[in-house]
Amino acid sequence: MPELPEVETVRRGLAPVMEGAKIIKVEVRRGDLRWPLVKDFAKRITGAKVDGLGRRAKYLVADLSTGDVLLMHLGMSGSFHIIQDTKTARPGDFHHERGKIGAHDHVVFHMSNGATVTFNDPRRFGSMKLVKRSEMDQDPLMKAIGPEPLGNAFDAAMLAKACANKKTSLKAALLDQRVVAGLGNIYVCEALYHSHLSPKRQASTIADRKGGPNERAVLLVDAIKAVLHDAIKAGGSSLRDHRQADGTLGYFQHNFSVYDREGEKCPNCKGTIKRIVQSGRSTFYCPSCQK
DNA sequence: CCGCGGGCCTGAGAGC
DNA sequence: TGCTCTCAGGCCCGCG
Repeated sequence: MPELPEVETVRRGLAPVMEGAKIIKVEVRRGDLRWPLVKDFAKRITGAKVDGLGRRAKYLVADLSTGDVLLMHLGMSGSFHIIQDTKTARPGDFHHERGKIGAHDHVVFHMSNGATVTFNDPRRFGSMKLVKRSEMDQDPLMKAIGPEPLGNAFDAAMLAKACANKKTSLKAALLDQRVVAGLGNIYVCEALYHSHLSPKRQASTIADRKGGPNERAVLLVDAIKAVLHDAIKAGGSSLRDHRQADGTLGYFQHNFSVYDREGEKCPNCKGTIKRIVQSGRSTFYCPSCQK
């Protein structure tokens, strides 16, 4: 489900109830997520205060007072929901209904402020992992991840350099988390559309002979930043079940130009949006204005 | 090293 | 209704 804008939206929803609060109890209903949770998972976080809730790529990063960091990934279908105050929730209110233990509620955090935070993930491609804060950057999950696309380190020169020797398509390169962090199928399609670049173009063609950025790299970086900013502002995209942690739906899906719009008219030329498959995943683009 | 395809899971929706 | 098939916002792994 979630790409950077959705994960960031989730982070912003969870931060007010988690930051500064203690985790007083943890229920693990199913520990067999993408990888099994460590056996002492609950014990290692019970009693910890959450000093901060951050994000790196598509991972939520909870900074714990124990010196550990809890990495949480939503996979394809993961979501969190909050019951603000377990004691005062009433039958019929949204959080109460959502708060009922469901088949796919795998991990429940009970916070010292009365809030309950539940991780739900039907497909169980999501994951949770505890690592020492000091070792986080060297963790196998983290160490190869590329720059944050909304940070200053991500610019045309950097992206061109990362793509300069790539034989693969531009689409595949942008999905590679080592090249740039946090993009997924939707926002790659959208960013390529807005930069008028074909997803089939070889990745190296955004660099000049010396590996420096050309005009395409500049357009692409601008498009990536713009689409991510706009999507975050919209609370992400709600295709099936992504919600903000308070239950609100994101609405960026209404702003898709090409994603999931096969056969529709291109918004800015007379072309028709086409769907192709690249490395096993759908790509949507306008063949007449993306070159 | 690189690039690709398979596999992990469940559920929604289309077509018959 | 119900069955079967395809597809889904991700990413690790093994192969050539």
